[in-house]
Amino acid sequence: MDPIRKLEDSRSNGASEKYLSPYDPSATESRIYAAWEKSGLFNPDECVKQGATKADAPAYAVTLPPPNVTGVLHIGHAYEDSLQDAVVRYQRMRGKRTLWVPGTDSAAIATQSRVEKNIQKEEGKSRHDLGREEMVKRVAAFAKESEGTILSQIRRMGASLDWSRYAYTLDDARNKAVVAAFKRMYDAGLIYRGHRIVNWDPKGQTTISDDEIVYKEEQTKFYYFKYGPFTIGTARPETKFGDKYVVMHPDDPRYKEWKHGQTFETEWINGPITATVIKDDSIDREFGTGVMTITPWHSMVDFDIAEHHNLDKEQIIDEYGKLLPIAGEFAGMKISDAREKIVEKLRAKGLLVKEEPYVHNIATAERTGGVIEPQVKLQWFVSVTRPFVIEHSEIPGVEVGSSMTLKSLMRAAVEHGGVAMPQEGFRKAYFHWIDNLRDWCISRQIWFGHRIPVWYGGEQVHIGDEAPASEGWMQDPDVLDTWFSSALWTFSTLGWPEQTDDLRVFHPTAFMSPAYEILNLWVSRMILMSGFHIGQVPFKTVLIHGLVRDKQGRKFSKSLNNGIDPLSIIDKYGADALRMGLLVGAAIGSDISFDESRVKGYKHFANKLWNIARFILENTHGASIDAPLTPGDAQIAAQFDALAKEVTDDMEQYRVYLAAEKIYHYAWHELADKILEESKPIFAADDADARASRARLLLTLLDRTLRLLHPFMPFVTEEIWQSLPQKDSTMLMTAKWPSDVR
RNA sequence: GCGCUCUUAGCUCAGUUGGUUAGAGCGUUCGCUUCACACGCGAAAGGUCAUAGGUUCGAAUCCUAUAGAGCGCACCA
Repeated sequence: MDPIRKLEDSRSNGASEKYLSPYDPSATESRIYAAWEKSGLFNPDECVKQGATKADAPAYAVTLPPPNVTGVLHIGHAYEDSLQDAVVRYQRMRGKRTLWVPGTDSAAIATQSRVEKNIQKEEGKSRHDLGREEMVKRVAAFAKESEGTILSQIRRMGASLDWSRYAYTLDDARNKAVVAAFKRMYDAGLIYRGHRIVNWDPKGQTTISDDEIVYKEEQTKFYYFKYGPFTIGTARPETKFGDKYVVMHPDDPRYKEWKHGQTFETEWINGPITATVIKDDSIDREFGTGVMTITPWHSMVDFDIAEHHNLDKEQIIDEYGKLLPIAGEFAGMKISDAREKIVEKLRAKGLLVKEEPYVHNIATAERTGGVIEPQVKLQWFVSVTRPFVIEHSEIPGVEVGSSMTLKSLMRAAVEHGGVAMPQEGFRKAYFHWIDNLRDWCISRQIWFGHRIPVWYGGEQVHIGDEAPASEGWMQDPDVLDTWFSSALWTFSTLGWPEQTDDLRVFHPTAFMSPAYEILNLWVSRMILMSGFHIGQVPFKTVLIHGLVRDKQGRKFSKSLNNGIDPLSIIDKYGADALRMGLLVGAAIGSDISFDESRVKGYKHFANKLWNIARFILENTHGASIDAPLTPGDAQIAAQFDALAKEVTDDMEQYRVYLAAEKIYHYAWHELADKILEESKPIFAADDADARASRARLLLTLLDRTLRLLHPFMPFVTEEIWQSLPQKDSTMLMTAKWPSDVR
């Protein structure tokens, strides 16, 4: 049979009619996504049931880094979704039992403070006016609404997530996991309650962890005061009321006549005091005068010195940043107002030696912007240095029955390759962070989040989500740091603490690709929790990606008003184009500059593909896919196979950006520019064998190209796939990867 | 202060274990209503790969130094 029919013939064919107008993503994408979702094939169990995947195929799992329910999807999410979906779709086509778990994060402090702000603005009420129960209800309602928006946005990106396994960090199943994790760690002595110095945010009225701090440069003054026979330097005179210890380095020759523990009388801010000399080698002799007084209640460093020498600690500043009665006439003043007045008083007393301009960094709370005031507080902590015996381990370098600390566990998991971190720079940053790690303060004085599962009954303590049967038990009022539940994410989403099939099959997950901002905050804590609770790493490979920036290389931010809504880009160019624009040429780990003109280019590419399909379908109508290939055509087919192999290698190595670029380049500049062009004279000529061969070649190349391109541009490839005269899978999504076809 | 990363065409970036003449997209210029596609086709201009040394038969790639940019950690009273 002659494979070539005239255009008029194919126009009578319904399948070809749609190719007569340019590709229209907006008309296509929602329909295709609905068809995928309806097929159930995002769910690996369903893939097995429908015969698309073998029941004993290897598993491949990824968990979506859960977006916060505080707002809307931004371009950074769009990038993460594109990257993961490309990998997941590739693995699914390779025949793995592929699971991508969706979810969202309650983001406790961020969400609560946002709702608080709204309520304050609209109703003039504080959370205390509403009360705990009402406030939590309001925050949850906001979260619910926001969740709906975010989930529909993720769908529009084409993300092939198994929605039947959707999880929320604050749902009941995750709460069970949190309580179980807390109890296990408490029983192992790794969670404890104690008076410790913490980062107190007076604005947010809560503690925060070291990792939630942002340092900001501040211009201020550095003062030198006479303190008995010494001159001390300070940038914070307002904390100095209670200072009765003067500290210097034991080897400092300038002060060698003074002995540790020696006392002297001196005039100070509010009258005479008795001061004690302390020698401590944490003092930097070069800084200031090499002598300082300490305020253990309000400084991390001072607290450590005081603990070391067993010194008294006294609170000077309250939780709202106001001076306490110890400040005498200054009591009740805000520290910012009091500073100058205190200096004035010391100057009047002749104790001010000199002052000089000074630039230093002050700690502020990432979420609220409040200036951190260290305070000593009774809080819950995860100890990273207490030894425990690990009962179960599949992690290389971690022996069952050996004694470890959480620190050593986190280090070993990466050091011995349990978690591959191929980016050397990030690996170093990870180790550096671990080496400087302090105990993790996990209690937060807010209301939205997992409540600390601890009950107090007089002297007794009970751990659980419900009170014991007897009377008089009170639950701890605080909630857990949001990262506590996030850290369980890879296995809490799979049903832990139950020993589920999902947990057995899909954990450890295959890879995780977070932004480098949360390497410490999240990645390391997942390694901690997963290692301790189930003796596994949370993921085998972690690839840190960069930030998406604007064309000028700036971060997207509200103040610059340079934010880009992924949905408006999708409306304009289609999700396929956005995905390609984000993926191609964006080496994983470096920052990505977002350029709309590039996305536009890939919209054109989608249309190009559309026309490639049109040309091939029109010119090969009725062609036999068994026709023998001429030697020339066989060579072209072999070239494709070589490309497919390269792309496959790239995908195995997570070089998604290269894979996408190569197949793009092939489709446009080989298939369309060369192969299609040289086909025209062949189809016009008289040689029936050559025409048959060429028709078969083109059909095959179209088929294979669609497969190869599908992970990156799922919508347009699926839409064209549906027009193929012969196909071995109803959905391209579950068709075989080219290197696995025959 | 300690550490990490980057510097390639006008712009944004690729360039995998060192190996032909360093690539892409966008932009620019010129020419094309060629019946798959103007969301297109054909062509062109444009680079001492930050700088200076070194290793090597061979360096954008490895090493050292310098300059610039960005980031992380520690923050010191």
